[in-house]
Amino acid sequence: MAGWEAFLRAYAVTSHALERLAESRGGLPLGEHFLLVQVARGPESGIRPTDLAARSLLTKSGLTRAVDRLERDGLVERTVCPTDGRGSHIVLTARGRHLLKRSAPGHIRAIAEHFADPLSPQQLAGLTSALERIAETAR
Amino acid sequence: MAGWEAFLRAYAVTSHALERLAESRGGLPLGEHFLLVQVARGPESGIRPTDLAARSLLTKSGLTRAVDRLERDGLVERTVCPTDGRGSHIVLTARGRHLLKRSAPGHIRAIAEHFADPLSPQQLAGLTSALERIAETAR
DNA sequence: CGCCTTTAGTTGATGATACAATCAACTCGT
DNA sequence: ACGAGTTGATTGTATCATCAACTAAAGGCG
Repeated sequence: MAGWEAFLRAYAVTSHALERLAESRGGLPLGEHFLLVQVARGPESGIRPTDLAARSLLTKSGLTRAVDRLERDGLVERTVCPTDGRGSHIVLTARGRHLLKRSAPGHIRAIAEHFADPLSPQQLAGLTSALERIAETAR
Repeated sequence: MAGWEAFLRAYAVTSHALERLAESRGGLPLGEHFLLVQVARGPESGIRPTDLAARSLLTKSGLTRAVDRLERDGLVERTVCPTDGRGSHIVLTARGRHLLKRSAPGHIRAIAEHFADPLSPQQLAGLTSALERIAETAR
């Protein structure tokens, strides 16, 4: 139980801190950054919304709105999928790619500061494998 | 970075799973349960909203609405604080205490299943201390 | 005492997310 | 090649969280 509470607390505290930090440094909000990273990692031709939803821990509906916002802000574009008329491909725009590049260093630094640095390398490795195991099991 | 992603993933997956589990077992939703636990832990005379907000990782405003809902559902009551005319004390009602007792075992079991059981006791201890350290640092 | 500052809590507006229902396009068996 | 059933994505609606502005009570100090 202590572990679980620490988990909740750590999540709340770090995500809040990172959000504030990103904002103060003019970077993208956490969620947007994460989404763009997933898109950037995907194939050149673009990623399918369902895939992106799975990777980004959002529901399909949640993803639709999120992509709506990103598209409104000109960070991504939707293109019709040539092989499936229902589907679409989501690709980064030049602006999206630019902002992601500009935002990334701050995020990495913030994550290091608030998540990795407080731990010894051993602790961090142990933490990571434990978390991976938990994520794996629950799914 | 891998650690951070595992962290996000583990949080999303477990909190979602626990929510579903709680619902299917007729227990209280995660957030409500957590709040009631904090109230129950507090002094007999009731807990101050500001204290509760700090413990529950909500803003004061968020807490006001949360308590509104709990009060609407008859799980807690607000009473005026005798020593401070601005403040209030939040106390469990009989119904609140009852539902909390009924809901607790399921929660504990669910947390064990999805959070603690996948890990060795050693891993769990290491995870807990690492998370506590992270939470401590970021604050 | 009377004024100014701080603190406790609530409220209005806004934004993000989920669930359920929906629409359109694909697949497959006959 | 047609209709049943499935799948990709979006939309309507409700819930919940936040920030900023506000009200009212305390506290401090001349």
